[in-house]
Amino acid sequence: MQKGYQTKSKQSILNFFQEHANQTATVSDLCQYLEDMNIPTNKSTIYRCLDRLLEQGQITKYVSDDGKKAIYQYIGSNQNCQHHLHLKCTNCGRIIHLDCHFMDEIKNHILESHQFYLQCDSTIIYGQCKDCKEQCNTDID
Amino acid sequence: MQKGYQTKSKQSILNFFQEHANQTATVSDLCQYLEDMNIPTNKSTIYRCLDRLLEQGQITKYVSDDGKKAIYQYIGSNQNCQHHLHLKCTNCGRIIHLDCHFMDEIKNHILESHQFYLQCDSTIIYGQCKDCKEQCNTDID
DNA sequence: TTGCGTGCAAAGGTTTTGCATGGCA
DNA sequence: TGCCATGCAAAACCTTTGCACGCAA
Repeated sequence: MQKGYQTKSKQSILNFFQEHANQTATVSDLCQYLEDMNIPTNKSTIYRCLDRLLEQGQITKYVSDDGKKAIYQYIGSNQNCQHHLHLKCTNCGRIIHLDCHFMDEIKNHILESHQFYLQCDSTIIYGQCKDCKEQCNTDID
Repeated sequence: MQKGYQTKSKQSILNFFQEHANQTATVSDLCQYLEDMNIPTNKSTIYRCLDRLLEQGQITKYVSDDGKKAIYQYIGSNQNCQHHLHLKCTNCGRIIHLDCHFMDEIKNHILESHQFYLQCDSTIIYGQCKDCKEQCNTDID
């Protein structure tokens, strides 16, 4: 059911996402990557490719920490991504899937105690992963 | 320890935030408000005022749902805001403070099961409040 | 051949910056 | 008076759009 044509840009962008499945990428990141791969690609094209991948549900779109850029993440076959939250390390950019029993508790608590329906896609939780936190601490020492 | 001078714009912006303590505002919202109050103010000025209030910790800055604008919310005396998460209704814009015992459970679970340090400021959780959800459902009927 | 994908340039929107002027303390 | 705050215009930045051309199927 792959819609549309198979093109170099699209394929390369998908490659990038699969190679960096637990990270997010900005349009600039992709632009750089494609250049490095000797497939220089116009930014408009990248935006349009991403829009298509987004429609097909192969990637998700968030907003960067500082709110200035869009950031994209691979979903691929992990269809459950719409049902759990994602943690993003503000230092290394790694994405951690909160794909565990605790999600139900969160949803229930928020619904029952705060009368609020959680919307997992479009929400991203920021913080620091253990590695970065420790590294950060040793930096200070 | 109020730094800087007391000016009309700054005072009016603070007024706005205090009157709308449970909502977020964009720069355009504030621009409109100031105009309505007969204190027409340049957007640059509003941006700079907000930066100052941000530094002083009187407001928080998030990013709108679509990632295109910055949204600001009053903190004021509620110093606890850095220690709990905030739910924002994507329909009415209302902010709900997740200021309850459950926050500890969330933090602990995320830390112990996912090795991740939650960072409450800079995170905003999207969804719909009960009122909007119900209204939305009756709209469909 | 058909029509989707691409590159280029221009436009749209928000936010930032430089500089001269205005106003608080 | 000394400095911070403001207004204005211009610039920076990300993103979108229009149009002609290229290319997959």
